[in-house]
Amino acid sequence: MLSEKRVLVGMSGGVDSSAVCLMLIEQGYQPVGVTMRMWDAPSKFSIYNQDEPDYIVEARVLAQKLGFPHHVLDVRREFRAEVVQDFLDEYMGGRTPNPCVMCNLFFKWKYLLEMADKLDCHWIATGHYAKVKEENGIKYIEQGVDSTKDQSYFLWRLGQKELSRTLFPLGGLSKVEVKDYVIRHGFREKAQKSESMEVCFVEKDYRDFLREQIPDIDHRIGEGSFVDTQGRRLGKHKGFPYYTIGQRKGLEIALGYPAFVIKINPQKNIIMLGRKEDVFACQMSVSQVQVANLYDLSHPELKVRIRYRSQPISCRVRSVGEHQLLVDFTEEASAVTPGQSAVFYINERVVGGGIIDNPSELKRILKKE
RNA sequence: UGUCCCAUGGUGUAAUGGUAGCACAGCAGAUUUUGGUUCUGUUAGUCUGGGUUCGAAUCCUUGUGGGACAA
Repeated sequence: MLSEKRVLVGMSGGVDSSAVCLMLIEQGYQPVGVTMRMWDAPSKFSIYNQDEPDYIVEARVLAQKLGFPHHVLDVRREFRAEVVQDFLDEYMGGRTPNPCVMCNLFFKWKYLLEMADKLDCHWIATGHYAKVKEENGIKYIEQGVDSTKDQSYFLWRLGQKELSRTLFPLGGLSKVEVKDYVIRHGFREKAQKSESMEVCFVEKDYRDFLREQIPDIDHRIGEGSFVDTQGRRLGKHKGFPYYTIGQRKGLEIALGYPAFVIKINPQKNIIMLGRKEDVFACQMSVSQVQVANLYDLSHPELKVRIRYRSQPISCRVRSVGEHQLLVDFTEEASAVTPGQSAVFYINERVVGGGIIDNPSELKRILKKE
């Protein structure tokens, strides 16, 4: 039996995970720190020839100060092979991935739970702005109180197994309160550090990252055509992986009105452009669906979020196969993007999610009906 | 070959003798735990030479380039 007092804390070295450690101690838990080394981005090393990224050093220093053990889990190879490879494959297939969604379940929680077992910790905790609530014996993710920081969208893939052992101590706090809390506990410099210490592999522009990781990408794909909604050629583009649905900036084409990417055809390397109103959709199909309680999907207040930090929109869903849903929007939905997560909410609560399909899949379903 | 028309930022256009403006594109910043969106700011132009005029994108003329018609 694992110790209910011991908590494995995923520490990124930043203000959020520091607050988590402080709070857990205050609440009587015994934290054990772990920092996952996933990707060595150059910007994470402030000193030349330093053998560990800054955030690991910072996490270890904090654990020392607070008097609990700290471990480093080097998963660089696995991260490259799973999360980064999936990211690249998705773009090469003309889709727009959510690496954070992939990373959370298939990566962070997987390794955190393994490690928690080894280190005799019943709980794992992270600095995500989200809550875990239980109803009728089912654990649900709920939005964090600070709606501007809410991260529930990225967490939809966590299942009962993960949630039953997860603590999100920051879910009831705002970013400002977290910073105040950390300052009150004598870590002013942590609170003042610039945002985004989170481990992330794309430094600036994901296009540069693609070129770096797939050196022959331009040879493999190359230039293609922009066309209008009638299929007339408008100009040329640099290759479909460099674009995403709803994109306006960087198209380098002057049509007299703002143009948006409305469709990507990776087979023909053709990108369709249109006006703002052409980006709206009324339906989508969603695969890899995961729902804790199927009844939730027929709730009248059901809404779906089709990208991070956008308003959830009202919808009706029906099941069209194993782990596949057809979603009808009852409100305006803009730039439905294949590869992005569709996360279903009832008010604050995440009741499920899935991955948005290519439009061809939607067509196939409609034809079959 | 002849006649006519056109030429303004990167693109499309406005300004009929009086401060060259708009849209799109570009760039920069803000925002941001994916990509995108959004907001703010900003660069940049009268095809060439000559003339008329206080003053020329605008009128006259030379050349260059493009288009239409005629043959």
